[in-house]
Amino acid sequence: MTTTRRPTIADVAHRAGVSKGSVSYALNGLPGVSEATRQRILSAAAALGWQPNSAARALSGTRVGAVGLVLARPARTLGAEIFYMQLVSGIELALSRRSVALMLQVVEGVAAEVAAYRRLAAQHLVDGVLLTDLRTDDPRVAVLAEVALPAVIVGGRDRLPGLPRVWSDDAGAMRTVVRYLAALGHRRVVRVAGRSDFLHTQIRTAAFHATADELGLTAQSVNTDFSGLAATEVTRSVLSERPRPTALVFDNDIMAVAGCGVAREMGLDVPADVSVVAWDDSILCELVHPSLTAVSRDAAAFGMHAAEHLIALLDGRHVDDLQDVSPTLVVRGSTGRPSSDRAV
Amino acid sequence: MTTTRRPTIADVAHRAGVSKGSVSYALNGLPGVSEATRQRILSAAAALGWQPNSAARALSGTRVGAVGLVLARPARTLGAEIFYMQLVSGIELALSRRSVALMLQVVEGVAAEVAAYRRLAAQHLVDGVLLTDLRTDDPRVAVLAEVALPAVIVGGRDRLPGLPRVWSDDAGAMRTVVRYLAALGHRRVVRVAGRSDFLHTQIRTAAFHATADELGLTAQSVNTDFSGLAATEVTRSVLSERPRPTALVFDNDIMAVAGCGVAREMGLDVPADVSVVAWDDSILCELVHPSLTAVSRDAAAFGMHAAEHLIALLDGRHVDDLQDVSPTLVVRGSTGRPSSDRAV
DNA sequence: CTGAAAGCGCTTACAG
DNA sequence: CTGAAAGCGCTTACAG
Repeated sequence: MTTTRRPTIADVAHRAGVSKGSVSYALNGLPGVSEATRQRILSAAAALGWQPNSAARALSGTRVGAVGLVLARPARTLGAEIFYMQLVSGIELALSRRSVALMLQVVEGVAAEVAAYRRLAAQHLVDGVLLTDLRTDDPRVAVLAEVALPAVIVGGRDRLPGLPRVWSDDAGAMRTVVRYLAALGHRRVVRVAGRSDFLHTQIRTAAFHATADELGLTAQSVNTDFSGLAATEVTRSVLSERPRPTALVFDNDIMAVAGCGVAREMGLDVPADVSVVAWDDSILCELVHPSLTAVSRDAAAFGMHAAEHLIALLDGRHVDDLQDVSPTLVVRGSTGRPSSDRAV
Repeated sequence: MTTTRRPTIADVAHRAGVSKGSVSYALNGLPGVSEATRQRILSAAAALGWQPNSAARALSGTRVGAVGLVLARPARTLGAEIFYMQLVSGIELALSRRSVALMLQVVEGVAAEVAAYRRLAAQHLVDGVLLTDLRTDDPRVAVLAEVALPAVIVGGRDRLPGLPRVWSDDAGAMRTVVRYLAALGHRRVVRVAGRSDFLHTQIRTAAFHATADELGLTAQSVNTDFSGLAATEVTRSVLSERPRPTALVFDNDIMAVAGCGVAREMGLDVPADVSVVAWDDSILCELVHPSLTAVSRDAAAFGMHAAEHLIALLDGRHVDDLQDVSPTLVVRGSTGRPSSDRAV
């Protein structure tokens, strides 16, 4: 265990025959040093294997070189876990290219979430943060403003002053889904939605009803906690109504699978008797029988873009809201013409 | 945006009427300050809302207050993503109780993985790290020793000097699985394993064959990349052999589901013609039809224990290898007596 | 274009 | 038990 002392800028300065100040300028690409000197310093740093000490940098008032992500503990729903993991993957990819580290915190409950952001700011652990799953009257927005922590919203709904966001067009995707179902001949559609306080739930629900109204469909939506259990209950109740809806749109993959199970239990065929659409495509949707028609988006790319946006913000560049690639509808085996329609 | 200056120990010292040094001693629970003074300092700190500046602490040579976790980018296998997310959840829970932050890096490829650990050490970004998915001749082990970064292994196989590990008894779980299948009357069993360079794959494969030999079963195992596609091919080939194996043990949930699909495709019933066992239980195993018999472990608890172990190590406490709660076999609908046996 | 110096907020021997 | 001071490795005005 040779604990060789890590080289500092003093070592680099000595080797290059300049002062510490010059080294700092050269290494940070700042003016104030001739090109020849810069090259000499750079090769000295490389030769010594110098790496910046992030603590020293942070203490000198500049960048910490890390950004934070606080996740509410995934509610054991398959979909959420996969989505988060891919989102984090994408975020990391973008950050590591810029040598920025990711400080991850997984917490339970809103209070812990707010406390986490406060701590990240108070201890100067990060330069900025990413915000996901925005809610109605989200307390985090005020806290971030209070502690002056730069942030980028992933998803969200509204244009917030000082809080740029990277979003994808959930409303448009929902319009596509409803139009697709209407084109197949469905007249009674139900949306099994997630938590009503999540803005993305609200966006989808609003688009669902607006499009259904526009097309003259009878639409209904029910909120759940995103769990398979809740979906089971809701589906059972909804499919017992008369006239029975012929298409169900679920807010995640696991609820869709649970819903299919209930339909089968009730002696209904998917898609002959009931069509099923899942939101957030995953391998699960491809694996089950019938495979599930789903709304698909690239979570990793979404995360990458959000991270790049945050870096731009931290660099002092002007950043505006950014619309990411829109989710697409992937048609598989769980949707088709309603049987009543066929009978005609 | 009131950017009030964050209180420092100088402010606390001033308010409590003592020197900065005393504040440091009091706040860190060190001797060298009377109990009365300590209390005065503590309440002054609380009144000012003081929080330690981690950069300053790190620069003074003590703890950074963060540990690192580098994950090889999950190979888009459902099981891995869920397992990692739950592992991270558990790690975080343990760390946050001790106000230690988690530095997460998601990388692709072995080279990037090694580079990530080097960087974490060189920039003094973390006090220690957690190591998962240990492989044969894992290059990370040497690197960690070289950069003198304290680490705890999650899983693993061997007792490594200076690298304590938290592990669960995969071999024992595999023995249980094989004995269970033998008790049902199976005589020809196949293991569809993951990557052969992963130690946990090797452990399970070894236990699989040892137990099968012991019980006089005919056993075979095939390595894959953990993907559903690979499982499809392997299962198709294996189920075409004569005599046909009557039980398959898959190394993750997604491969098990893919395998069931192949069996159905070939006109075989699960479990009447082929029994299927999955490793790493997940909601997926409960959702499919038939539901999957699976080996289940608490990834979150596993992560918690590993994090606690690392903290103990960093505290300078003596830590030994720790055996976590053993995985359990959850019997569901995908396993039963082989039909040939029934016919007897 | 370059050098010397102060300062970031803490910790830690070292004197009293 | 307490105080004054040096030092961690950087950045950044400030002089030359």
